[in-house]
Amino acid sequence: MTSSEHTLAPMLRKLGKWAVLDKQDEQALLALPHETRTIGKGNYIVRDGDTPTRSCVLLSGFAYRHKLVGNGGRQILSVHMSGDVVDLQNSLLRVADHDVQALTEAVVAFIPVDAVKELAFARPALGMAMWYDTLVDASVHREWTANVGRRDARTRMAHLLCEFGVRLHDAGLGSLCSYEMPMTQEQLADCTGLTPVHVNRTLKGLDRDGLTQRTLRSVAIRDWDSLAKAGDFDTRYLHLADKQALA
Amino acid sequence: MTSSEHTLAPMLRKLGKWAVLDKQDEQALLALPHETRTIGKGNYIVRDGDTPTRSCVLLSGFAYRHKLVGNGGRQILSVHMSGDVVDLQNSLLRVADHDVQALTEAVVAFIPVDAVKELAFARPALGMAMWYDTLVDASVHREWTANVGRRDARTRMAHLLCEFGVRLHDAGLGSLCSYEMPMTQEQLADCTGLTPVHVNRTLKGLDRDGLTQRTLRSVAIRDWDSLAKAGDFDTRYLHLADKQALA
DNA sequence: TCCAGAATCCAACCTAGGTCGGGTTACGGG
DNA sequence: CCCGTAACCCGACCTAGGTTGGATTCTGGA
Repeated sequence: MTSSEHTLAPMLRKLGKWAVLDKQDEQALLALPHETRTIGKGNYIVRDGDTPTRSCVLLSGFAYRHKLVGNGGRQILSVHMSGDVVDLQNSLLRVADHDVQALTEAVVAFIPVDAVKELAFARPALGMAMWYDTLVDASVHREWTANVGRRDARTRMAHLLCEFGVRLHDAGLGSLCSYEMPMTQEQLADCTGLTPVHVNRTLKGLDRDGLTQRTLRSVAIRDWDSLAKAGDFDTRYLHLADKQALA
Repeated sequence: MTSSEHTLAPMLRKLGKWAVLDKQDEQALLALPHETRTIGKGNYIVRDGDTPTRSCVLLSGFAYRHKLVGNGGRQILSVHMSGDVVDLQNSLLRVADHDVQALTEAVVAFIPVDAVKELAFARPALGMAMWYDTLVDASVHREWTANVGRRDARTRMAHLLCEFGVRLHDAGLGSLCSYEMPMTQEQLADCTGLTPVHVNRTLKGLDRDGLTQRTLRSVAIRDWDSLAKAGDFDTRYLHLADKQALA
């Protein structure tokens, strides 16, 4: 079995973006004990308050993380796609501080968290790549905080559409300016801190102004530069470029 | 020199919360090469876009991290106090994605990031503690995203006041219900995604209703339970309780 | 094929919080 | 001790986005 056919290949692909991995690193990663499972659309992978003993890698499909607040509102914190190590956060912190839910039907691999820790310190390049992965995740959280805290509705939506384009493209799941996005307007509202009806108004506005062209679940960005400008979007926070070797 | 008198003692205190450290871990941590500097109130420690080669530990005083958005707005992302490793994020990610600024005059220790990485993998308990520290940081980001995205002004402010109480108390810098907080209302506005005038209205409201009693820079919480309820506040996201040994 | 439920879309109206233009108080430096 | 600046505070008014109550279109089973 070559590495590209291996179950955990998407994880290797992802971590390989963050650090230079040698053959032994690759083999060690792919040799991690794991169990794959298919999670139905809308089902929970981790619940707030759980104490998961396994980390979870998304092999196909989409998932998202969210929090519920006291008044019944929900804030989506991030959206994940193939290769994302969706739950190093909750499993390493021991007690989950948010929910993780399948957005579409998804195939995930569960890896015992102890095996993950052991590997991280046995093979520093892999450990650094995993640490780095959680740091980038935090960087995205920061951008989202700024997005919901300090940008108006149109800017927020445009920003989100740009982020999806870049990340899907980077993960090899679509082109920058044309992709399938399996989210309802209600879910987009929970990403941006808006209401579903205002998301609708805002999306219509972007379409009307020729920045985007949506059909039901697909987005075509007609003018990337204008949309990026309207969304105050700069890819820097995704840290896509800066791979590093361990010192 | 005993460890409690050592320059880096606040960092040891903080990391010791996250993992069980033995004597050798402690000595190795305190032996990290570093240079201390005093940063004047309002001065920048790291700027968005920099490529810092040193990480930074806050030894005394306060600092905060923030992002500027296109329309001139500013979103404060977190507030830091003695012992906080303020900038593992930016230095490990190589190119900073946000600013770090001194809130008061502050004494910081700069540690070469290569030395930090080397130590993290040479001594797994310390490495895990540092990783954990960055994960808790991300958890706070998530809570703040939910705070600005899905809670109303009064709830946001109450939540923030509760967080400060708990964290200052935990850091040994004040009691849960009575502390000095060196932030202006403008800065509180940038934490909560509100305007300064609405922060003023909201704080007045909490005072009027007997939940808090403020003088200029000090906060007394008159009724913790009510304030925590009003702020939809649960300490869980701070992960204060769950120390762990490395497997 | 048809039907039920979910998602989208729409217009009229409302309100939390923003904006504007002040006045007042605290405080560090000379 | 005084003065200039920064922070706090206040009321009148405005608007981005929320709320309500629909009509319409998709979609996946039976």
